[in-house]
Amino acid sequence: MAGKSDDRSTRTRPAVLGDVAALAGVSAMTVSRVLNAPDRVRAETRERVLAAVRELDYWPNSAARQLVTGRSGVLGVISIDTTLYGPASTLYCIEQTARLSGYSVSIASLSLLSRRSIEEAVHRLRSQSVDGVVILAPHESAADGLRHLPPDLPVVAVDAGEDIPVPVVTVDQRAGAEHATRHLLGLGHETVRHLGGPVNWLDANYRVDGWQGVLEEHDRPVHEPLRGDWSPRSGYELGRQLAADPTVTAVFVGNDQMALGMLRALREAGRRVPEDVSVVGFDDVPESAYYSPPLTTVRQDFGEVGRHAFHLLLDRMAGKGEEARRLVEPELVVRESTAPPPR
Amino acid sequence: MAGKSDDRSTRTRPAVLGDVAALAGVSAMTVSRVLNAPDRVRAETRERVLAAVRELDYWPNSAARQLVTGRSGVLGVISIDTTLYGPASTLYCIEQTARLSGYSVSIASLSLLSRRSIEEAVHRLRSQSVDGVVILAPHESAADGLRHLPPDLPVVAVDAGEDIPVPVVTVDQRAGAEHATRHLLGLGHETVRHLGGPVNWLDANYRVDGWQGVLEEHDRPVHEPLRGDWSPRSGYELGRQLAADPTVTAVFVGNDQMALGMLRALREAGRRVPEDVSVVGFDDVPESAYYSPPLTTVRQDFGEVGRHAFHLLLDRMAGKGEEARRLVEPELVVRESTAPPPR
DNA sequence: CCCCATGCCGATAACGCTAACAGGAGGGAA
DNA sequence: TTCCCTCCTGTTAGCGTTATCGGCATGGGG
Repeated sequence: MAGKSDDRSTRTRPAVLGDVAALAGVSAMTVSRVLNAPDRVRAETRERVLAAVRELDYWPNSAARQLVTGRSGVLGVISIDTTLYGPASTLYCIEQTARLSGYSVSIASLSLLSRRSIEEAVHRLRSQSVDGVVILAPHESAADGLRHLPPDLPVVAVDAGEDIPVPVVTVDQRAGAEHATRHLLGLGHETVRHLGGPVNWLDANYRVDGWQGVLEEHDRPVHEPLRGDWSPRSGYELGRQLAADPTVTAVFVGNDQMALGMLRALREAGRRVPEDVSVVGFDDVPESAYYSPPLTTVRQDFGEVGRHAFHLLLDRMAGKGEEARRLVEPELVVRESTAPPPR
Repeated sequence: MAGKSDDRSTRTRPAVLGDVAALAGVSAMTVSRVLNAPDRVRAETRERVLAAVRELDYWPNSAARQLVTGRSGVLGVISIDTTLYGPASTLYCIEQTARLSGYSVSIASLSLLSRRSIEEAVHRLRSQSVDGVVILAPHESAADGLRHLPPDLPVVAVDAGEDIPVPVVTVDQRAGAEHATRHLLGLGHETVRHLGGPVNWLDANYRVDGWQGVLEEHDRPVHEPLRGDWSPRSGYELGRQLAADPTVTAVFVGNDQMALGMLRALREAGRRVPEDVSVVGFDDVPESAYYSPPLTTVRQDFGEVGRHAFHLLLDRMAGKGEEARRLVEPELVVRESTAPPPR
């Protein structure tokens, strides 16, 4: 165990706390303090320890630390399909924010959100001793799972419904739909059609509510909304139905991808956008500014959602979180796919 | 510590191995064996233990297990910007595949790939005792980091360059570019222009090579490729340059998003696609079939890449991996954005 | 009858770290 | 001087699990 002959070039086993202590000529406890509460150690000693840490390329073993502290510094994120733009962006932001606060994140992607699948994912993460979990739960079907979580696990939900016993952060979908619908009515359209997302998605339903509410408030006819599956394909197929109806002059589409399909259906039917039909999307994906024409849409700030979720979780882990519902305001981005109706 | 009065409804502290042992009337070691090597325990005893496990809702503490075994059942994935379609899809597939084999995955998203940032991420993951790491390393600048990894950590790289001391799995970018270019030449175009990705992206450079190779092979003029940043915006801006040049009849674009911007630039310049100019993209994002017109593009099977990466890593962790370079074949998807040149 | 192999299980000692307390040195107030 | 308080560091005892070894049956062959 003597100094130079024992450094990282000759030793195969990674250095442990004791090695650092020996090299620095202090006790293990002092090394631990240097790492966890530096001010409680005299500056001179601290420097010596840090030098030894560098010399040996020492990295603390988190399993050991976790075993004794009960904390792991790992957060779990449960989500469906992180291939979609929204969840992917939220996840990305949670990870970035968490890292700045010293947390890592472990993911569990599900193919469906049911009580069973959520419980299973929670157990998987929990057996890794995560300190807390964010659940991206945009489906109706997640509610049941969210109501039966282990009571001692800090959890925050994103895009979940109401009457959930955990804090929720979500974009105000209803307000977004209202902005879109008001914008179209404000341009002079008699009424607005809606091509919504799947019925089991909460976001989709809130958007339907917002849209319908504005129409009723203005005494405009409310046509049964069409329901797609978020894919451009469904936007195209359902778009063909709307395109064939000459009374349609304005459509509010549940997301940008379906709006893309819709634009194509309208073009194929010989209806110009925005001269004949106005289209508004939702999300503001990076591509939407380059659709033909550039899409008027409702921007969701997923980054903000991720940051809020993380901070709520932090509060929750500190025990001081209330079961708030935090709404992030969406913003209407007006581009070239909307105009007054043809006369 | 007496049976029924100590079950999960009255106890707050989660059950540990010892609780299960006490309830089942066996030693801790026997419980451990039931969990890790069931055949080494008599069936009758095993059943009694399992009943106790269920009764107490016992979940093993992974930190303790990990501390003694040195294995964690967690894999790390290092990546830049998991918001992009490619990395997001690959990550998703790795996670799905890993889960089926009992592994969890922990992520580390970087904002740039440098030797320093990679080392830092590796250490972060490693201090969580991950059993292995997949690095999504599509940048030139990652090579330096990949050459200086800790020798005892199993690593597999995705989309990395050559001369890397770890196994690499990647789509054959060069072949993809060749398919695209040959397709355009085959339609009768005199030559093909290229709008590529950023110069520090390996994929982008391999695509340039493939494109250039085919042109040279056919003795066609090779114009200096333009370089965008993958965004629709850059596709649009550089597209305007190409659109203004009447000699341009065919363009191979480095990804679908830039191709989208390009399509818009061409439309604005009054050049029809595919009658006046043919465009081929790369990636086959779900939207590309609904662009105007639907985009001919090169499909990359990210799922396949993810699965291969995981299995190579598994081999690597078992110590039997060679430093292979595994190529996944891309596929040309012909849609409506390509046609013979105008006469 | 003994001997050894085999199957099953338990006792003990780690793994690497930190919580909790203990103790010595130094300084200021009584 | 004495006492106490503060600042710094060390000692001890775990955290919950598994590796390792050893022991007690049982059984079959010599």
